[in-house]
Amino acid sequence: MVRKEIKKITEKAIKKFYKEKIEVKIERPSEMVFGDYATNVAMIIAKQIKKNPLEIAENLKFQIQPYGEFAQGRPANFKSGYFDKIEAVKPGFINFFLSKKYLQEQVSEILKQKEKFGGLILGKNKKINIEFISANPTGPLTLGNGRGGFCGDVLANVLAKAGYKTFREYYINDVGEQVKKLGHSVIGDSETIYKGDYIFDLRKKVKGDNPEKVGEQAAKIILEEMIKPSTKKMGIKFDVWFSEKSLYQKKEVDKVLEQLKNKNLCYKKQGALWFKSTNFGDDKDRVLIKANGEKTYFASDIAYLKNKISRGFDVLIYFWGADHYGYVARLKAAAQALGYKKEQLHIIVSQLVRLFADGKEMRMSKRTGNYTTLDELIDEVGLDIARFFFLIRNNDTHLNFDLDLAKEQSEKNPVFYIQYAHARICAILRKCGKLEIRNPKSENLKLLNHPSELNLIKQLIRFPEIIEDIANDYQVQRLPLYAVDLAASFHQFYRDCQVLTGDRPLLEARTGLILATKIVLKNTLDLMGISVPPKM
RNA sequence: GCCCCCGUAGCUUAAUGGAUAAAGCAGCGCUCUUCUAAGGCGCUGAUGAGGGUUCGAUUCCUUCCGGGGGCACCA
Repeated sequence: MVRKEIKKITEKAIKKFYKEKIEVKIERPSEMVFGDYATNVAMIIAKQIKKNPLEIAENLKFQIQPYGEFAQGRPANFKSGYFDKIEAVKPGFINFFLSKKYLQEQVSEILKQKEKFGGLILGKNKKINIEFISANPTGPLTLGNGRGGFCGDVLANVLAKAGYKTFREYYINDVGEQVKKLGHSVIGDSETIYKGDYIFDLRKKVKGDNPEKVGEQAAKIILEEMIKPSTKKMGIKFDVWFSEKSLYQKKEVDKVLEQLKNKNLCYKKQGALWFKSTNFGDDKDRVLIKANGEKTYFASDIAYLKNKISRGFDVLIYFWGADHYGYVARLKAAAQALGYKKEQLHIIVSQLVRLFADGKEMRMSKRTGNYTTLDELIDEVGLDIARFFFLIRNNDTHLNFDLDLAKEQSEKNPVFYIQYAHARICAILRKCGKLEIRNPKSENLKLLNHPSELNLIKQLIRFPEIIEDIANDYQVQRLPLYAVDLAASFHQFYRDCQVLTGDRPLLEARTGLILATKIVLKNTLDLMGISVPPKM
């Protein structure tokens, strides 16, 4: 990855010349005139070493320059000429311009790596547990579940691509208060809470008058007949369906409470057992065992946390909805109390999803039975579009899903735009199928000189960078945004450069380029779980 | 009252503290004797308000104004 190389050689130059250790950040400039990569590091160290930033940039440029194609005495470990030009400009940026030679070589590199292109060894096979959805088995999945569901699934894909061992896990709250309330609802007594149509169906299947038993049976049916099929429909395959009840059966809850007591982190107050979560930054202490003897969900959540770590996971990722925000501090507190490191626990809280239809917001609530389920949405707009719309929004922002727009736009929306690029490539390949070009000669790749060709290659080599960035900050929406950029670069290339020409070497080179583009488009869409049709 | 998220073009949103704030949709034009016009090109149009930090702020701090969520021996 050339970005990594630039970072490395710049850091080396700074260390050697200025004796400063600093992490250099390499960015892609907004304007083409500023090159393909740039760094502001000269301006940053200017303060520390009290020198003119532009002067520093000039100096660093001089240090880095031997890596350019034009250089004479190349260092021994030097692979190939990365740059045509490196420049230092006011107020102190260093801009890097990739060489054509380097770009052209990348095409054969991608063709060689195929679906492995973009794969990294960043994760070093560390085990990551990603828990998402984990909706209570008290009703069908909602749109909010879709957000965490798709993002969690795709993050798992990306982390796997980055070299982690990822496990998708669904935590089933199959015991406790919610299940009892479900039981009451199915029985239809005065404590009824859930009111959807599915409750009436359950009433036919589950008989009895003990709310707990009825609830447990109903929960089992909901899990098997509603939730599991929904996740299948979403294109998600969980590695583990983890039962909360099993934690009680194996006494893991009791054991972890003992552990906390032994650490002197619990106390009794008004008949309840409290955990001193304020010792670890929470704003109030939390109850583990209620005065009536029942254990809270928090208690089993701590046991579950410990269970995950004991299964050898280095990192735990949770996807929660904004309505669970209040829970973050206490779970982090529990993790610290058990002696785990802060970096091991990542809780991603996504803001709520709101659905608009006919210009009006549709309120979703399991309790009133008035909501659109995720299944309905997927039936309505299709899985590809549903996934894309949920993935493209940053988790921090509220997601407004306009049903009419998603349907109306189904002819003109970004998903089709991306898939269309792939379909166009396939169409060309069908026409030149007989030519059997799979590995163009590097001699011929040198013919890729058109700005649209070079620009397309520059997009292609962003792919591993996107994987690296997401693996570091979990911002999944980078992937769909990238897919749009990549498709746009292809469509521009398509306008400017005819692939099927009488010029055989050029034909070979351009076929290589579109084959590489096809690979990267497919890799990107595969990671998002969006289909890649060869024809549209 | 306290805590968190969000206020960017008519709408939905981009932009690891960087260079002329980027797209899509909607609107107005142009573009198929050429590999799929579900494409391409152009025009119109925006950082809620005020302070501060600095070479430089959509981004960080602060006050205010909007919108959403959370503050239980509920999940």
